Parts: sequence; structure tokens; C-alpha cells
Amino acid sequence: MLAEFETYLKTQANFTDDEVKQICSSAECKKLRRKEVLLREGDVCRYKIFVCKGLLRTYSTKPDGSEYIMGFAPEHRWTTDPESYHKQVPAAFTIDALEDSEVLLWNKVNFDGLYVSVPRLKEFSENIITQNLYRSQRRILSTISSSVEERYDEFVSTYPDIFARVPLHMVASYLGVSRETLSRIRHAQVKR
Amino acid sequence: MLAEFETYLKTQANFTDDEVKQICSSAECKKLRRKEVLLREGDVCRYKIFVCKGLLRTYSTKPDGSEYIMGFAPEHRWTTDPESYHKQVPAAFTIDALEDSEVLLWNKVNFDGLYVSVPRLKEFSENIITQNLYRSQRRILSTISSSVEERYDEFVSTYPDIFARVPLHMVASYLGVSRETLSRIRHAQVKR
DNA sequence: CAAAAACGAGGACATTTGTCACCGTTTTCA
DNA sequence: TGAAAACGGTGACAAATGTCCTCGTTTTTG
Repeated sequence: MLAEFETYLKTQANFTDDEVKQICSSAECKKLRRKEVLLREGDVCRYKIFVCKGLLRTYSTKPDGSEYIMGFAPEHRWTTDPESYHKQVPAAFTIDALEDSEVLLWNKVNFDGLYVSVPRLKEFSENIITQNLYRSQRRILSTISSSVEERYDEFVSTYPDIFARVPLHMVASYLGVSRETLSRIRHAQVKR
Repeated sequence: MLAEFETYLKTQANFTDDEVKQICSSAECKKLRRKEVLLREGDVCRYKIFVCKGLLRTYSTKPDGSEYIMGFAPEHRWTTDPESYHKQVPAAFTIDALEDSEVLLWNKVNFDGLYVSVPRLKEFSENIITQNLYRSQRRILSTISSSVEERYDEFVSTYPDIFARVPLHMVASYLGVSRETLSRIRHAQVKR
């Protein structure tokens, strides 16, 4: 599991072998079964998470039990509850596995410790956060400026790999519409 | 104008006098008139921006001329086009002033240079970015899980200072609905 | 100061979307 | 493997929202 992460680190940023070794040494490997929960809403998020294999989902639950999907994290994506991790406060989101998955975990103490021995990790980490910010902003612009159909098409073409692996009702939730609405849109598209 | 920023720096993070001086010395002060454009969509965003006085707006324009408001930046808020600044690529957003404003600007070379002389600035900067990420995520959750009326109430109570200073049609744009829809919601509320 | 622009509201109507109920198929898992 | 759950779709109807229009007031600006 670590081997895959090592090649990721070397291709993404050009960390040295020694730096890679350091980063790996403070990671915790964890296998997740489908539906297994990694972080529960209300708990403090203890980890930064890197997905080696599989697919994670981040969502929020309303009192009536309905779920709202904030995002998906497939292989080679980092994820966490940023606010909970950063400030060590109760999490707003639940993170669970949509497929059997393999993840690497770093707790805050260990990860912050790495900043000392691997200074460049700080830049790398900031890059990851900033990328998540771009993604969020694009999604916001998309929701306030585009029709549901346009947003659906955008999702399919931007994340074809994810689209192929998640049920449609989760895509609907991600887009902020009902299952039925998404179904109608798809139906209208096949006719064309 | 710098005096205000200095007190901000000392209260927010506890930078030393010397660090504050360093940070200020590479800033560029700029006064903006209402409606003046600081960054134009398509140009490369050269600056990190700190608002000392006034109110800035970030928005995106569609080919038909319609504007979609990504956010507002009042006093003591940092703003920029993150992707454009970070990667020095054409900006997706326009930033202009809704009121006569005073801002401080740092270009990427200068700001990155500060990381060397003021190492703690890196943490501080990452904090700002992470806060923006929280904010974006809350907004996304809000749009996919709440009614327009709830989102309107949330906006008013979360940003009462901003709400009092921007026209309603911009709030509507920010929420992703038409002016008329917002008008109806407000009308329904006064009756209660 | 006066003309022009911006602003907020409101009505009428079409369109989109949500909700509810139901159905058949596929997948899951004990 | 067999029952149960999950999944995707559909129709009917109500509710929410967009669009287009007009109107009167306020604000801006030359």
C-alpha cells in the first residue's frame, strides 16, 4: 500500500527518497470495508487521509436522516474534514467508504511534526488545500450560474471515473437536486 | 492605512514588531474608487489582497453579460483569485470595489519572499486559505441542503455587516436565485 | 441641480423541481 | 442461495422558481 503512495509522492512533487521515507514512516495504513465509517459527524477529525485504493464519500446528515454529499475521494486524492482537523473541533461531516478501500492516515501531531523534518511538505500541503479551494469555488460558481443539466454534464465530464462508480442518487445529492429530477434529465438526454 | 493592518496582524496572529514591519514593507497601498476594477477576468491575478477599508466583490461574467457573485470582502478580509494567483494563469473572476476602498497588495514574488524572512507567515497564510475553504464548504452544504429562504436567513445572520451594505440583487446572485425570487421571500417574511 | 441609472417591488404566466406513490430489476449479505 | 435492501425509473400533482413586464422611488453622476 505504501509503494503506491511513494510513487505518487515522487511524481507529484519531487521529494527525495529520504523525505518520502520520513513521510511514510509516520503514516498509519488502514483497510476499510465498504460502508465502513472513518469519521463520524460530531467526532473530532483526527486525520489527514490519503486514498490509495477505493472510494470515500463525505456527507452531512440532517435531523430527518437525509444525506447531503459534499464530495467523493477516489484513489490518489487527499481528504479530511478541514475545519475539524485544523481546529480539532467536532466534525460537520461523515466520511465513509463506498468501496473496499485502502487509506493512509496521519494525525495532526505527526503531520505537523513532519513539517520540521520535511519543510517542503508544507508547500505541498498548502497546494493540496488550495486545490480543494479551487474545486469548491468552481462548484459554487457552477451551482449559482448553471442549470441542473449543465451541472450534471459538467460532473460527468469532469469526474468520469467517479461517475462510473457511484449510484445516481448520490450524484443527485451532490448536485443538490432530487433523484427524480436527475432521472428526468437523463431521460430527456437519451431522446436526443 | 498600514497602521490598521498592523493592529490586525498583532491581534490575529502574534507577530513581533519586527515581523510586522517586514510584512508591511513589501506591501503596496492602493485606494480604490467605487466600481473600480482591481482584477479583470482573463487577466492574471498578480496580488494577494487585504482589505483595510471598504468592500470588494468577486464575480464571474457569462457571455450574455450576466454576473454571478462569488463573494464579498469587507474590511479585514483577505481575497484574491486563488487559482490565478497560485498558478499565474488567467483569472476566472473579476474583483471590483462596491465602495471606495483601501487595500494592501502583495505580488507573488514579494509574498513568497516573506516566507523566508518571516517563516510563521506561512502558517498564517495557510490558516487564511483553510478558512476560505471552510467558508466555501459551508456554502456548498447550504446550497445543496437548504431552501432559498433558509440560505437567505443564514446569509443575513452570518454576514449582517455585509448584508447591510450590498443591494439585494447581489444577495440574490450570491444565493443563486433571481432578484424576483428573493423579493418574494422577503415579502412573505414581513407578513409573518 | 437635473437627467440617467440603479434599485426594489409586484403581477402574470411558463417552466422547473419537489413530493409522493408505485413498479420492476439488480445487488447485497446473512 | 434466497430474502431484503438498494437502485433507477415514471406518472400525477403541487410548489417553487424563472422570465418578462411595468411601476415608483432612490441614488448616482455629470
